[in-house]
Amino acid sequence: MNIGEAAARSGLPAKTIRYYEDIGLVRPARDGNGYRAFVEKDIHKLAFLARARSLGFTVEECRVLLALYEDDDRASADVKSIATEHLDRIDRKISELEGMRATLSHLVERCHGDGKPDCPILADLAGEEVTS
Amino acid sequence: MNIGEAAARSGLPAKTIRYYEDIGLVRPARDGNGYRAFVEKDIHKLAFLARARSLGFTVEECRVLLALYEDDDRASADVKSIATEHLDRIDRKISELEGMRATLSHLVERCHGDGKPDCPILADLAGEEVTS
DNA sequence: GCTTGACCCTCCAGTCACTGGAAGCCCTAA
DNA sequence: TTAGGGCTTCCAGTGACTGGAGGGTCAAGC
Repeated sequence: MNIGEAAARSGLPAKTIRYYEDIGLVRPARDGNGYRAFVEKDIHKLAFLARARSLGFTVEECRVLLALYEDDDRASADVKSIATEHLDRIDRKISELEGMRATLSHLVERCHGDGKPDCPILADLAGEEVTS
Repeated sequence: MNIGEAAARSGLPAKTIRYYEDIGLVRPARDGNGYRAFVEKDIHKLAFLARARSLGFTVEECRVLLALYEDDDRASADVKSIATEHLDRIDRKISELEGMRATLSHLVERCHGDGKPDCPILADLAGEEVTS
């Protein structure tokens, strides 16, 4: 199976698959003509990676998760600890974004958005106190 | 005023200030010895940038916001439209993260996290259906 | 006058996870 | 035989810094 079909079946762009090979996440065989030759197991790995990435794991975490997946003697505690850490990271990011949203939406509400220069958004950025 | 004090007063690392000069966001004067010489207005600009960045605006948006701030004939509508777009971006990002969090926390709850290999998190990543 | 240490300078490389593009080979169908 | 599409490698760029090397400058203390 060539890279085009592997891309279609795994949901990853061909470029990304090549990149994953570069960094050693997958090692597809090669045909006589130099083309990558993917087998079912490769597709399975790629789909695993696609799913893990879509859940926000870093590629290094994906590397570890994949290794655990392929290790029949793994401890689920190792998987859970990676996922829990990532969950914390997500929570922190959400809090940060919600803080931004609170401030910004407050300012946007107060901005007339007309042709005049008066603007509470700029006033806030400039460090001026915006009352109410 | 040297870059060290400018950093302390604006809340930005010296490295970041040099970078902002590189990309043309600020243009501090120079002393005879080649040291950057910051004046109050520079500090004000840097603080503006620090605040805008902390609210998640990209540096290119910061560039535009700063230009609007310095333009007495600006229309607040221009500022508001940038802020509104950014707000939408934040909302999309939060939704994305909340989707990840929902899936992940569901999986983490179901993982025993013990010494055995059985793991619903890996099962999900591998595309197996995880019931309940 | 000299040393020490804290500051400042520039330039280059690395981060993360791709993505775009150039230059060129391979395969199939008309 | 030609045209096209797909495949290959390699290099460069993204955003917003950050770290580090190698070297100049300044003020204080001896």
